[in-house]
Amino acid sequence: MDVELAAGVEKTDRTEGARRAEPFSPEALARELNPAQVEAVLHPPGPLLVIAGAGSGKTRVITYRLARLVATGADPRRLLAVTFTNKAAGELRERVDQLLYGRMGIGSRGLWVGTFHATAARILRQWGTAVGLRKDFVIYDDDDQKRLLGRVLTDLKVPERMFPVRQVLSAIDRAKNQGLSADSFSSSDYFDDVVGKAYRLYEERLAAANATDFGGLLLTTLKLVAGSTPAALEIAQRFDHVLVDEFQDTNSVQYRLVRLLSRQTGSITVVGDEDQSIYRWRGADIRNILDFERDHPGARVVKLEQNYRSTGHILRAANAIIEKNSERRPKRLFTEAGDGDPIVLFEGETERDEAEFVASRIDAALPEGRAPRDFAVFYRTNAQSRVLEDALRARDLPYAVVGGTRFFDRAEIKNLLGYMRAVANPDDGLALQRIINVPARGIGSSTVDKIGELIFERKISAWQALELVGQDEELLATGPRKKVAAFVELMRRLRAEGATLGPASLAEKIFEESGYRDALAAEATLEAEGRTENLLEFVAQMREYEREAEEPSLHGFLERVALASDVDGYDPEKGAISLMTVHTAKGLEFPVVFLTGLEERIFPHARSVDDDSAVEEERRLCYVAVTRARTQLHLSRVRRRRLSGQELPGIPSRFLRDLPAESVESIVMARPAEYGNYGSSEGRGPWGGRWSRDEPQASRLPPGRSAAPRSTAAARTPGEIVVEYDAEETSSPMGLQVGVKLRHASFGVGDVRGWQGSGADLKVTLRFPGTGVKTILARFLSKP
DNA sequence: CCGTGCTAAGTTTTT
DNA sequence: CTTAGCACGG
Repeated sequence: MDVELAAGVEKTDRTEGARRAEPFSPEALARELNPAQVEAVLHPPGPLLVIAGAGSGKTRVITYRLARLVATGADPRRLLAVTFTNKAAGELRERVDQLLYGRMGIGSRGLWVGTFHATAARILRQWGTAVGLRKDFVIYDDDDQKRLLGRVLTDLKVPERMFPVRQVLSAIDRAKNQGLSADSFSSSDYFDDVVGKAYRLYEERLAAANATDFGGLLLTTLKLVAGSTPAALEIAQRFDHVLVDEFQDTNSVQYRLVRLLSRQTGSITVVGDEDQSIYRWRGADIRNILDFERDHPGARVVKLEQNYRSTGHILRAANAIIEKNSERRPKRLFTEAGDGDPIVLFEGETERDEAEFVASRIDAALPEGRAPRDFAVFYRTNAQSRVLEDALRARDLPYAVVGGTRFFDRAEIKNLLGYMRAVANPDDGLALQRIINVPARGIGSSTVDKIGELIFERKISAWQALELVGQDEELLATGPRKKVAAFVELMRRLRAEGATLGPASLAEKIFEESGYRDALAAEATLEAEGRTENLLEFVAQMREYEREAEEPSLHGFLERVALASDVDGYDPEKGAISLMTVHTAKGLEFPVVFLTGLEERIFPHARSVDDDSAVEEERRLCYVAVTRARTQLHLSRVRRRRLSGQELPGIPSRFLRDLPAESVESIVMARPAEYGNYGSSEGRGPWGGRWSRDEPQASRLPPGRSAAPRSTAAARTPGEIVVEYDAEETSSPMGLQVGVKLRHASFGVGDVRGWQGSGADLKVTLRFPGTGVKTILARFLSKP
């Protein structure tokens, strides 16, 4: 057997290679891996396709393969591994390191591990000048993209009605994912004609802003590597081995990129599972898997079909669901584990019941040795998380929503980031526009518009325009001109003083000198306090970054923020129940999983039900969700669901029909006897938990309060309380409807136990379900 | 120019 | 139901 030596021949001689590879010899590997896994690990450099079913030890194979390559002499700095998320990249790096240190006493320093986008960014920072990109370019996220394109469409005088930003942007993105640059974009109809024009101007503006977007990172890198510049040749020879995880979710540009990066040695390993392809809408192309075999004649294909994660019932359900797809090659996972617990299917009346079911189940399992981190609750769309949060919160169960509206998306964070971006890159027009009047400094929209026109007409950068306007007396009235000049001065000062500072210190300086801190302090509202807290938290994150990054820098931090994925925020150490969309759950596993909302038009989603191949993707999504569970899987559906205001009838999802009956145990909630009569209906559900529905009930006003018009302002900060008045009730001395809303929970009036104080501030005593009575400082957002 | 209040609009999944 | 965008009055 010479196979295990092959990887080492390049850098080491035979005996040296054999000695060092000892811990990774076929015999040693056979003790830890199954035969298919061993084959994948030992395959000599050269094209290798690993079809890895869910839970089949894929990560193990990748880790061992990388470690073994290094152990047999490969230079870790010449090894590239591409993962789907930053989190996966970090874990992979760590495991390879552990494996190597533990067995060989050597490390894997310099190993290139990252997402496609992070890898592309890294390549462009180093070699991007060859394609006209400056080293200090910034990355625009989708929000920036939208705003920039909106501006472009306005300048092109394109009617918004016929060409919504959203649609034009997705057309541009689609083109980019397929490798079409603005120049090569050809139009076949009127819509494409407009898209093409917009695309070109959009790219022009991006370049002027010294920025690129997600698709641009990949496309520009491809262009760079495919070229014949010295840089292109250098990069093409840069890596001896390339490995791609989640290959089924790569798009055309990504595939072409890895082909080019690996063409020198031909050592390319791709790992994927067509049944887990869930990003077709983002340009992913399952055909890449088929093309791989075509493009690499003689490629070895290894199938991993033994599942080590889930129990028999769960795996049978997963197989039953995925087998209905026609666009797939046959594959069947098996396990040697026992049947385990049957799958629990809950059928309830409303989404509240569903949430209550989830919460009560978890609550009941905790005393029996389960920790909160063992549980995950999945849903198809982010909007479904709210009720679930309410139910968990009501029971004081620790939970964390992974992804969704991100911390970085909050206005105050974006403002601070806007400053930092403008400091890092003076040409970032969007960033400048965002912060030019934050805090309010008297530069209104008309001034901003004038500057915008100037940029357009004279084809100058945003910063040049600002400088110009601040000096030239012709362009603006004295008042605004002085204000702009002061802003220009502020930015100059920040840039000069911030040049040597780390991100955290720079952020603090910005917070201070921009007047943002003072402005928030002056507001003196709970909301402003919350914003300040968020900003301080953000600065703390920067400090954390400075501690752990290899070479912390402002650009590095901004890049990390731009390329952060939703799941990167998942930290099992938090010890919380995890809530996330099914997409975010990909790649994770949990002992106990709840998959909610199994109704037609929810899962599968309404946007997919009319299209067979879209339904197949939903089915794969369902398969992904089900295969996340290790020992317990709960599925749930309800008979009516309120979604964005209106109530929809809940029809059982088609996926439920595919479940093997013998693996499922149903819990069906009886229809309440008094259908539609809420009020104080409270009782015991069939699963033993408490369930209740409370609609606001009539109650008396605190003494001394008079009637007021109805107000429904929403609370914006935790701890803030909104008290609602209902004008219709004012004539009745029996009282006003009073409901209390916290940020995440509503309280019926029955829960309001007392009041203290008068005026805008008062203390309200509330009964929290399950946790007793608490007194909270309340504030009327609208004046009584 | 700023803040408030209203209306209208949208609502899958995300690097 | 929520949010974003807009018109109006200060």
